[in-house]
Amino acid sequence: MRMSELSTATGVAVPTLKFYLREQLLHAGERTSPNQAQYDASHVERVRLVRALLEVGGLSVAQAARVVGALDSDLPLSSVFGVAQRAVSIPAALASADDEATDAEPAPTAGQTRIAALCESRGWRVYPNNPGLPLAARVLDTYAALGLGHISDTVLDRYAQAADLVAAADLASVAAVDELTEMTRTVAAGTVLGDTLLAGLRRIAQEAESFRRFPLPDGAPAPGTSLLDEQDC
Amino acid sequence: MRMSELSTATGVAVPTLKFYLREQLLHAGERTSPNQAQYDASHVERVRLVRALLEVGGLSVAQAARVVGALDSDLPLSSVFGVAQRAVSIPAALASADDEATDAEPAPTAGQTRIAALCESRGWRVYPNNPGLPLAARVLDTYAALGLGHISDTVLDRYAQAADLVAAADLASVAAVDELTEMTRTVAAGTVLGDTLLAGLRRIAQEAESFRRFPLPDGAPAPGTSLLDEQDC
DNA sequence: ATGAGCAGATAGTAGCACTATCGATAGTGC
DNA sequence: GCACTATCGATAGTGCTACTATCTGCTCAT
Repeated sequence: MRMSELSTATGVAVPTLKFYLREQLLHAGERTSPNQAQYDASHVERVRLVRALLEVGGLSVAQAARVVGALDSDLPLSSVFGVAQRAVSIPAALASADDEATDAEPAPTAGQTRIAALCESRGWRVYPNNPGLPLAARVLDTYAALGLGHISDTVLDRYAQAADLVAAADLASVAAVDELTEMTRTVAAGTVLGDTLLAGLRRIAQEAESFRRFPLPDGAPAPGTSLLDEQDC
Repeated sequence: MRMSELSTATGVAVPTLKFYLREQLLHAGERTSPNQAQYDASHVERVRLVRALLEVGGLSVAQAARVVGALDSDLPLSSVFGVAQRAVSIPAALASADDEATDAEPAPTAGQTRIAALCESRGWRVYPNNPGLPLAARVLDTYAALGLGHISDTVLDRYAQAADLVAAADLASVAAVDELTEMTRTVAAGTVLGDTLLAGLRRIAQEAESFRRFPLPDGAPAPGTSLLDEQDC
């Protein structure tokens, strides 16, 4: 398979594929001569994975490169999990925004303290460099700084319960895979795409719950039950 | 309060504040003369909200502008919810990537069908333009296209259960607010920041669950229970 | 042997989130 | 009154990211 065929097979333009090769998103093809190379099914599935990470997962090219790099070097599964997690960190700005004072360990913020307590109460044992820790703590601190009432313990615990639920499902679905290389791909894709799936479902559940709690005042347009039995008017 | 004071109060540079004024992220101050204006506490809290949306929520300036625009026009609460939801759509690329064939209604994808069935089984009634619908459907379709086994019904249902849990918590915490304008701000902040919080907690829960399922082979570095009783080495 | 295709390199583009500067004014300390 | 700083609005520039275009040798099928 040559590059133009790889391009038509994946729907990605040839210059973009070259760009991906340069950026280490795509492993090089097998050289047949100094300026010819052969690509195969592994390249097709890699390109598809990369597009999924970029488009659906919202990762930057650099983040995606770290994820696929973890797949190529055959790390233990738990490491792939860690790398995938660390590569994502939803808002890219946060990935590096929390380490400003590296020398003097500052006092923990209120959010950090609460998250630590939450881990304690839930029995969550994790490495201190887990990217979720600053992420969650930052949200709590930000919320408090906004001057609206802070996130209550009961709400936070609901979120934690929900996180436990999906994490158990995530791990169960990984454990169901039998082949190792497919397992790592599942971990990478699942970690990244799971965030998006959960966010999407949350939108739906929010709106549904909103209608249950605050019924529409009058005979306003009632929502349908699905997206299929509708046509846009 | 003048612009430079607003700047020091919020930690945002003056040129950036001007930029926010131009981009409708910040409402204009009260004019005292053709080239003087007074700012007040509402501007401080607005800037803080905007920074939270941009930095923690990961929104683009245009998305944040839509959210704060919804706050300014005093829409009913349910509309604020909708606008905040529609402004986010985690990966910005997806917000407009799903409408390519506007004239001919295409056959629904497998993912759309599954999400519709999920809404049915959960009793979720939502508008067909809920942004979560294409988001979730797209994830399912993408996952299937990757060639790994698709997301099982039990996993999907776990995610839906988790979504229900946090949505109920979200609505409950909104209902607990008494003042209306604060309520809308709570909705906006909660919708956007909730995604990030949930993603962070998911990372933590995943790692904790991973250690439960796949204990470390040997006397490898055992994870601590929190981020507080640790120092980086 | 010739024209299309390829690899690698360099350079260019579009969009985004600011950031810098300018000219004309307005308020502040002395 | 007068220097001096600050402000407004406008325009233009910067740095980064994700591509995209072009050019130069090559190589392979016809």
